Amino acid sequence: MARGESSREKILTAASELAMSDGAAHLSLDSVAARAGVSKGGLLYNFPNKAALMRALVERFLDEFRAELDEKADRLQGNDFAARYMDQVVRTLDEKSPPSSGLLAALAEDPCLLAPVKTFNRELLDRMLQETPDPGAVLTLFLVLEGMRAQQVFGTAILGEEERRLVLDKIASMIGAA
Amino acid sequence: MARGESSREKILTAASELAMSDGAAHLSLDSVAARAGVSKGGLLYNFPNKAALMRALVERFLDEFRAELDEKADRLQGNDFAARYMDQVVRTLDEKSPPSSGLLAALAEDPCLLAPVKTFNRELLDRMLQETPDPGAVLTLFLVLEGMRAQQVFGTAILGEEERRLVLDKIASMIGAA
DNA sequence: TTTACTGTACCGTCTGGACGGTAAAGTCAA
DNA sequence: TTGACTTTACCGTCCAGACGGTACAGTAAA
Repeated sequence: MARGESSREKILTAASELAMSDGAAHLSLDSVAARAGVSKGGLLYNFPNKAALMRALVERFLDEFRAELDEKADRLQGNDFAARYMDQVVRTLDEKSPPSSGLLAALAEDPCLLAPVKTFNRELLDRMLQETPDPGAVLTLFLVLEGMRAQQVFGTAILGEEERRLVLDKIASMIGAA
Repeated sequence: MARGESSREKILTAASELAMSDGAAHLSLDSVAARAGVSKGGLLYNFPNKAALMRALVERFLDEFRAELDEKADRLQGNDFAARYMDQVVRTLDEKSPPSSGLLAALAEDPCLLAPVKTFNRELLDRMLQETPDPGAVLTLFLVLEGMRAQQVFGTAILGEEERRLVLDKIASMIGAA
């Protein structure tokens, strides 16, 4: 059971990493299984077909994001939602192999698979917009973070450490000083 | 000759569109050729192999972007570079089949293919940073636009017309009132 | 006995790419 | 201006290999 959970996770992580390094177009079940240290039969035991794997990649991304956002809500009650969201996205950016890159594989396989991400983002944005007196600041915050995530997923990140801090400070003060 | 140019363009456009609709992982030379109204042999005459096609996709994106940016420079001399850049990106967002989606195909084929985009973006950003007294504003502008483009390429665009205008006005005033 | 796999063998389809052909346009000496 | 030749811009076919997926026998732990 514990092994089963771990196997699923290893497969999902392997798929994300391979999509990132070799290109999503070359993501084959064989290569994922090999990378995950699992046989192809084992992979297909956990995910009956490739589409299921891709769907799981998107779900894991969303689930993890949601879970960590909720967890943050318990710890820091004073913070508003936008600040928590920002904190969360920035944290995922620093990870070596972010679950976000799984989205890339899913997108390449079938663009429709990102529909859940779209609705999730819209709900998130609406929630932030309800709380704020400055919608422009929230929209800016949202798009800046999307831009950062995109640059990471595309492998075209160009901002230096101090530049990133500068932007983040700027938008933090924008939503802080409403 | 004039037909030859057009054939190349048709193929490039077909590839971008297919990457967008069917997923970059399913982009085959056959499907691109069919969509472009060209035989597979004809495709391979214009692009000796798949990698060359993908490289051309990236180059076209960069070339078009550069050309239209330069052209803008001639028409509106008073404008500063950041404003022109913003104008340019926003314009490409409205097109039905944006060349940006070719980047998606290239990324899926081989992440390294986006390296030219990375250096191009860095040069662009540096140029904007040199001109401005407010680096934070320029960085915000840059990332917001990257976020918008990413949402379009990912097919997860969620902003309404008035929301988009709100953000753009906000960042325009940020770089305007330096 | 069930669960969670591994390993192997295999099938049909798709894919990149090589290759040979060809029709039309252009070049150029006689 | 005509015939010989070259170049350009493709077309259509073929093939080896990769791919997704199936089937199934075996195994080790709980």
